Amino acid sequence: MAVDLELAPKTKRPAGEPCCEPVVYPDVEREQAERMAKIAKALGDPVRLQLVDVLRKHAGKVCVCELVPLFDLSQPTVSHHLKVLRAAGIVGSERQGLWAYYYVIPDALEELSAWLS
Amino acid sequence: MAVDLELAPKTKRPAGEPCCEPVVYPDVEREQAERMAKIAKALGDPVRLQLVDVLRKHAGKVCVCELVPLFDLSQPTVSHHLKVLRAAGIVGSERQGLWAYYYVIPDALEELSAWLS
DNA sequence: GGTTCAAATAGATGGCTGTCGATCTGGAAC
DNA sequence: GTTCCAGATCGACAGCCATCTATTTGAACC
Repeated sequence: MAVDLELAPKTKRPAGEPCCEPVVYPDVEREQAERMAKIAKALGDPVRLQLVDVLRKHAGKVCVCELVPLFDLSQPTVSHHLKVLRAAGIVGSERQGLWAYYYVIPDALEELSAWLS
Repeated sequence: MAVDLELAPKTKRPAGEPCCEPVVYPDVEREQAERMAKIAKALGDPVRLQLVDVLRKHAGKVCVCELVPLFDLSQPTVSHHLKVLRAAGIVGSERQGLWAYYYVIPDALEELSAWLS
């Protein structure tokens, strides 16, 4: 977790050839790394990744009752995965009467996508 | 895990308006989702994400002894994270004498990157 | 051989995660 | 009000994960 970036401590290297003199720094700082890792972690499950895929393909909102039968999982488990995605800021939800609809939050994946490119 | 795609079971809907008649399918199939989720999961830790960032910026190989002091973590912990990245196929390693060098495997992130775009 | 050093592995531990069945919530319709 | 249904939440449990210290491996040098 803790990433200590202030001048990487010199590994004392008395004699012999140094293994690698120029110390290297991450261009991506701690906070950005934590933001992107949070997104990546939420996508790090095949079910959640497919959920996001479905929601992205259907630019509008998709009813939970449509999502559940796509997987060989119980309704509470799918609900749990949707909650994880919502906590990561990837999707949003909206109740309409008896049903709940989920949708992808635009730009939620943009930072990670840009870094990967 | 198991994603059952053969004709999503009709949720019986006797009377009243249907919540959502056209059932929706993921365009990303199970195997692709599992491949990409595996990559995303490996990137789902800030330390690993920064490690990949450093390795990507330095197109050549980077010595482990340079990576360890970048983080406020023990050497075995950094070694563990590198092992996770290697198991995911994101990085490769190479020993040279006393030291070990890591490098990013080209195209390892490409599928996920393409899907995110 | 013996010493030294870089890196990997082993083992332990506390915390998180994916899954389930059971229950709760709250809107719709009667 | 009562009933019914969609969805969320709860509680439990097994498995995984990030981290540490201690140890092992293996290459280099004396």
